[in-house]
Amino acid sequence: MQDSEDKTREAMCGLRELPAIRDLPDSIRMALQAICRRRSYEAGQTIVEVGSHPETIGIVRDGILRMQKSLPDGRQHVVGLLVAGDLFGRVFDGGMHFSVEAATDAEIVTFERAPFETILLRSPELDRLLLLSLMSELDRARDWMIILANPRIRSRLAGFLLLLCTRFQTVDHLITVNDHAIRIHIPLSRPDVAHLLGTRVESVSRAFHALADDGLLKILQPDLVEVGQIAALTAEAGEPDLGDPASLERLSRLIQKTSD
Amino acid sequence: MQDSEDKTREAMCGLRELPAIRDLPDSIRMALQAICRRRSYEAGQTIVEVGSHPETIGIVRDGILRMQKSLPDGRQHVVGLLVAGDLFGRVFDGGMHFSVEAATDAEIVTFERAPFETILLRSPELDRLLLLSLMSELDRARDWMIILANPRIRSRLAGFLLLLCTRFQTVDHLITVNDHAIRIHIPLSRPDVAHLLGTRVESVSRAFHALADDGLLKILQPDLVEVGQIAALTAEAGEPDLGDPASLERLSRLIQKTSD
DNA sequence: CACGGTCATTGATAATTCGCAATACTTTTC
DNA sequence: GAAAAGTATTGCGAATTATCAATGACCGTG
Repeated sequence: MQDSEDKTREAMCGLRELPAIRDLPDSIRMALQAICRRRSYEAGQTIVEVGSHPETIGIVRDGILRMQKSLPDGRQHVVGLLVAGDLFGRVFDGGMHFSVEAATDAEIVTFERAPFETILLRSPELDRLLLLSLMSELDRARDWMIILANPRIRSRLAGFLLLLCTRFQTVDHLITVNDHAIRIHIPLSRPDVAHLLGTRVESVSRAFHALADDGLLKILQPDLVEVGQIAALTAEAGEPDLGDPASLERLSRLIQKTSD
Repeated sequence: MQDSEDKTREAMCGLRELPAIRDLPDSIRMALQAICRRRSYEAGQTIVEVGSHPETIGIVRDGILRMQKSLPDGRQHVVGLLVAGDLFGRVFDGGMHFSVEAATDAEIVTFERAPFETILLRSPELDRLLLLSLMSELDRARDWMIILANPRIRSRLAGFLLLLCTRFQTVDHLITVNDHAIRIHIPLSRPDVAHLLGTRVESVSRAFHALADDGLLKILQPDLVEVGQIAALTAEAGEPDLGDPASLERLSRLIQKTSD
């Protein structure tokens, strides 16, 4: 009976399919499997409240989550996005400083905190995974800082698009390479983008169209843009090593390849 | 002989005096002691190059370090500050995305990377320390994002000062409470502050004096300001939970106390 | 103590962005 | 399929900031 229950959990949570978890040793993955639980959320639902003391650690299975902070005037400020394979939640620590919401319909896998920490202490691999995850989040947050420090909105927007490219190039439906160009799906509403970039929707709109007028991109839909030359965007952003430079070069080569 | 060498290292590195290390079990602290090395840097010296693959993990003993990114035009962009007890460097991972320089004369303790990682795998406590350190850095980086997303420079400057308050209230010579007010020493040059806030020195200067004109602070020296009411700054910053709200309240109470 | 250098401030103008209002576009609803 | 609601874009005057230039304050040097 235990066996079949395990199989159910395996099928439900699908830990094997999660990029972050897949490469862990079998023993650790089995231990995680025993405490995992799969949950579904609809776009807009809150997953973790700010200030709460969540008793679960989560991994995104599918869809996009956004981390955000509530401002006194009721607005929300996005401070990061989570996609498949990303970890969130707190270990060994107090409350969350930010809330987590589903940006799209999303599937996540959660682990109870206490047993997760126990497994963590036993498993150098899982531990290492957590550390690497945190360090890469930290790098991204600092890239954000540099983007936001740019006084021109056009440049901030260009930097934002570049960050999306490097961050989501392995995520389906967000970045697709076709017809000599990269198509970027922007998983945020205009108000969210505006808050993220520290401006208003009107200015975001103007910035998009300014970039389009200069031939840097085409606006296929409000949340879908097509970039022909990554290099032109990096020039506009003014920061050559936004995100991972190697990733950008790979993307550029992909554009070349499809145009052959 | 081994004993005396250990004592020399103990005296040199002074691991017992480091807030982060102090509370580790003796056995771990001893292991770290065996691979530690103390180094001194003068203000302005580079400690870690960007893109390099540093073979050491470091802890700040004394002084202030700044993490920064070099821009193509030769300017530097500050993405964070490190003070006594803060960890820096990479474990289990590739090159640094940012360089580290001494903002003031500084003393740091370094550990060779490989043995550090070995100790890390053996010590849940050290591991936990690293995780907590990374998570708190991440929170700070996100606080920075929110500060930088504010379109008004005055508000960004107010947020910056608040962040200094919550971050450095335990650091001598940076935050002192005297005469009904808090004095904040700003450990960055005006150009650095300007880059950090995403503007220019002229605008920073104007913002400082605008806040001073409104009675929110007094400019004692270019890098030393006195804040009477923290609450007024938080109102100007527009973000009530910048940094740790509890820390701010504690500071406010300290002001009250000295004025009794 | 004068000198040169760096840094902070101030002034004035140009460029950008804000903020509100109005219009177009898209999606939902009946 | 039409009306309604929500979202995106555009226009324009006001406010903010960038940018260049000049002045003043501070520091180390000769």
